[in-house]
Amino acid sequence: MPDTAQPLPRRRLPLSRERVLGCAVDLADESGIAALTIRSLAQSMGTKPMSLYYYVANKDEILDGIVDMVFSEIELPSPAGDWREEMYRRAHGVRSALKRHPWAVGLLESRSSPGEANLRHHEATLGTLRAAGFSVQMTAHAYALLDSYIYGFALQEAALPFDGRDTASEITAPIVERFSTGQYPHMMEIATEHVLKPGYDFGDEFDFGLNLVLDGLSRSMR
Amino acid sequence: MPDTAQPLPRRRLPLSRERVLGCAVDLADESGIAALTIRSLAQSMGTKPMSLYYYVANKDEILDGIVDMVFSEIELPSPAGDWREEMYRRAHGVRSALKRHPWAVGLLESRSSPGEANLRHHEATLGTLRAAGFSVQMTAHAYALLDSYIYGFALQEAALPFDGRDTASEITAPIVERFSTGQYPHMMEIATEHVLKPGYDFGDEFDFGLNLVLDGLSRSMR
DNA sequence: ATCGCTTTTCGTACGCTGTACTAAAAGAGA
DNA sequence: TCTCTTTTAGTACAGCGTACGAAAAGCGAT
Repeated sequence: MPDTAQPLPRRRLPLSRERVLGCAVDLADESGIAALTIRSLAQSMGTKPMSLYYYVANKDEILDGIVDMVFSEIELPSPAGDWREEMYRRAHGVRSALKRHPWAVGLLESRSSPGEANLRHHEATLGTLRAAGFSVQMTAHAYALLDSYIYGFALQEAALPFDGRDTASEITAPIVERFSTGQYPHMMEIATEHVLKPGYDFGDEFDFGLNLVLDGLSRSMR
Repeated sequence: MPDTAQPLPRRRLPLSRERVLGCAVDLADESGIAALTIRSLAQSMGTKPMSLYYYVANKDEILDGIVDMVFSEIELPSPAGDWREEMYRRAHGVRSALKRHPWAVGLLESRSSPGEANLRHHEATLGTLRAAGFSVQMTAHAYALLDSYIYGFALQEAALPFDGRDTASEITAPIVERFSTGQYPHMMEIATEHVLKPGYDFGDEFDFGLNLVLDGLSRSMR
């Protein structure tokens, strides 16, 4: 063993702001946002901590940057298409992006200044609503409503102890046991008669609310 | 000046888990969640850092604890009342609690195991919906929808750079200037024709979405 | 090649964090 | 006053973000 093993990188690509942010996203995905430290990020890129500071001013800029990278993954809605369909697709786009990167939801609260991709996303969404004939005020209402629902759903999804598709029952069983005192009969009921049924996926709840919201919006336009 | 000034406490009340969590909430409210450190918390209570560990196992337990304290401030809905009114009041109760303690929203994503107050709140809400005649499945739908909307709204509210009532224009003016390139015409439109109008308060948007959601739910019950 | 200048990388060090371990102090009952 | 339990602290350590300055690498002109 003549050499200590290089951490990951094949041949040490040249650094760049984009590569730093990209690796930061990967690291956060793999190990959680808490494990994303300047030191761990540098190591995953085969560099030293202080080298990163040539491309980013500080860690906050990294956090702002990776949130914006998540937004950049989302396909923009088109003002040319049917607004309802576009809003449906956008909602699913945002949700799936936030599901791929669950740490992003928690970051939204603390990051105040939006990045370019975020702004583009906002702009395209507002444009689609306005093009559909919503008034300025109604567009503001609709936008606040849709984003609240999407972000809130993603927030709940991120807080779930289990990971969607694979057995909710395995994880929730011990939690449910905590309810067996009878203190929480309705939670028990929901758990046993709904959540613990085979094939249950919390993500499936998304469409119910989304359609209800879109129905309401189309009604309030007419 | 014979004595160094005691930080805050009038006469150093006896410590207790409740007092630790209460002071933690106060400190987070005043200085932000980032400023809530074991050391700063101990100092604000007139104690030394390690003394706190007699009442809490670690900092995570403090974070879990203060989230649950926020829930404990929220009045529970009653299964005896009109479900729509109860859900309306609950929604506003949750939102105002999360507005008083904006840091709580960001914490929700990372804390997985809910506390007692949280569970009681869930239970009462589910009970109210079931009592109103919603099926088990419909109750799950309604609950996911309502909570998503409420949490998402609170999340957006917490991320706002300005603080509700007082002038949105002062803060947003420089941001709007960033749009004056014409890249974001619809955001400009919303800003100038809606957000920057005197008396605008993002919080007022809450009722629009909430009523739309409640309308949709009552429709889907019938 | 060699110089000089810009761009990029990194070593060291500082103050902050959570907390493990241990000891001291305070309180309570005999 | 002695003893035992409960409560409070001191010290120390590893890990964090990052300020500062030096080293290295790249590169056009001589």
